[in-house]
Amino acid sequence: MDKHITSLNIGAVERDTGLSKDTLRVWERRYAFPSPDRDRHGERVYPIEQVEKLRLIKRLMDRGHRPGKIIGQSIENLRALGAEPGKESSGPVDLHIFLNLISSHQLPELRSLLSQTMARSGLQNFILKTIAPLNVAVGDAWMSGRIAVFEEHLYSELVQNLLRNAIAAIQPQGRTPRVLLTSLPQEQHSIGLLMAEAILAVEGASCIPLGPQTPMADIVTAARVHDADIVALSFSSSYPESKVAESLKQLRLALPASKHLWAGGNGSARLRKPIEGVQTVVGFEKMVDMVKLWREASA
Amino acid sequence: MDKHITSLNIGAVERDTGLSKDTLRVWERRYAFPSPDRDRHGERVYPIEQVEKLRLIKRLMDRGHRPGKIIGQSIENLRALGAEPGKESSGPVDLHIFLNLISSHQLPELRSLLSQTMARSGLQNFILKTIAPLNVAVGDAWMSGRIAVFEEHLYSELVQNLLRNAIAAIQPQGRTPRVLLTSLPQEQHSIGLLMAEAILAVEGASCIPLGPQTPMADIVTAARVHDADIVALSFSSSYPESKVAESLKQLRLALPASKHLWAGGNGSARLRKPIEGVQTVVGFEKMVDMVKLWREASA
DNA sequence: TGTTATGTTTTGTCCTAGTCAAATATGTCT
DNA sequence: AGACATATTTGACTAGGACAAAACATAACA
Repeated sequence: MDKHITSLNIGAVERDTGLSKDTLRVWERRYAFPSPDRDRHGERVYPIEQVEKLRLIKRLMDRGHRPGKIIGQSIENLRALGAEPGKESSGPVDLHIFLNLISSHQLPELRSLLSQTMARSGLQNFILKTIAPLNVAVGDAWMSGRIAVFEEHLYSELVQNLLRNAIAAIQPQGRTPRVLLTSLPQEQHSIGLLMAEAILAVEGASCIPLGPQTPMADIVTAARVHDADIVALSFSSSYPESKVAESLKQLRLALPASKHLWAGGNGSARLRKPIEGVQTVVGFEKMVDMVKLWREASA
Repeated sequence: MDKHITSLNIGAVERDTGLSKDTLRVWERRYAFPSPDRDRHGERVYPIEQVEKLRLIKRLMDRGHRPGKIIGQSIENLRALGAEPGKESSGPVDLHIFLNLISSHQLPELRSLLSQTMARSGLQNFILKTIAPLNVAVGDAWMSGRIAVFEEHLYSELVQNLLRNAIAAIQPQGRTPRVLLTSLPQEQHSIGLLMAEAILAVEGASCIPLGPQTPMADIVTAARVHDADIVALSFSSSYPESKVAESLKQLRLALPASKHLWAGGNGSARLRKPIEGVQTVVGFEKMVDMVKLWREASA
């Protein structure tokens, strides 16, 4: 009964893959991929398989691969590339159980297993040992074709609910440091922010969560009026690498020197040169230490 | 101490305003606005005031204004345009109190007032009578310059927490209809989805919330594997108007006829001609009735 | 061996200026 | 007032060139 969508125009591909129209056209010129058909007006029409390959390429690029090297390879090879490092059974928690529940659409079971795990390990450990590695595992599983986009979405909603509930349960205390949590425009991912918020809440910090995509000028104002001690930004790995350092430098200039500026997420872990006055948070574990350091320094 | 950002390049303006590069360039040609400076490489550099005006124009367009008519007007006129219809004190709940708390950054007070209101009126009424009109009021307040973007963000985070907690508290029951809730790629707004989820949860429906931005093919698959009775999509008013009908038609074809297809949000309220096999949900009140109708029809 | 400087390639974003279909508005006739 | 035809407005698309910044490779030096 399902009639499937078999092709997309360039605008739809841009939205679907996150690759700009300019990039799509220039790849076609340079690498002969994608190679869309044309409709009767000469406009590009991308077959769905090519769009899938583009999505795959995009994720591999977010992990540091370069387009020229991988664009010619087959979908199978690309999938293999993503599953490369032997992370299968690394953590103390067995992620396979979760992955299986996700891919078999057992929503209630998944929900309760996550809740149970959280109750058992405590919020902080739950995030560090379960959610963080599970996010990676889910990304990998998508890459290798084992789980679908909508399954990833559902998982992500579930985790969001869980975290927001947990945070709400802690909320009451309003202690220092006061941390403004957000990300810059074009940064879509918000789970990282939530995870950070949860960890900070447990540490007894007071969060001002602005959600994702706050314009820079607004971050500066918000930090002032809310009297934030720390401005913490999240950059996912799909944040254009070139922009991370630039944005941080700009923001550092715009903020008073008294306010700390933290950069977290996979996108900021890639920074080669440290930026003056900006602290990079590599992994959530380190954030706990950084809060303690801040407290010592400000005492 | 704050050094402010005074200008943006075309890519940043695109992200900030939601207007495509193509549109920005074509407006410059046609209407002589925006009129960016050029850097030494001949690239456009948009002063921040122009970007603000562009944001304003974008929101007015989302409300049905046409660019050619409003692009020449002053910022003051545009702001006035947004505040036009006398909605100030329409509802039974006094929204001013909320707006004041938002603009004076009294986070804890706002949080508890919202909670109290919710407890008093019940979840459904809270959404219908408070949250829905408050969302509009907050949008208006932004438009007329009374509240800032970051204040809007903070409000939005707060509401999201509130709703997710409320939904979690209802969750347990898994009754019919089974409703798949999501939006299409490029649709950013997710509060509408949450509001719908809350209302449906109260009605005893079972939701499969995929969050925003699910590719069409994935919606079709998800509806199948989760055995959804209804697929409900949310379109905000900033969803490109031309795309709403097109997407719905495509999706209607791709879904089995047995599954209902609902379109909600301000974006779908603008549909002039009804689409065969697609039900438009105008306002959340109607959704309650529609659930009842579905139950009668399927009994 | 490790760091720093220099050269080369790769890559994404920006540019102009035109075309066209769809959406919207306006005018005319019934 | 409603239906239809015509005009205008609008945004998305096209091509192919240019260029700076990022990434990589290589050489020089401590």
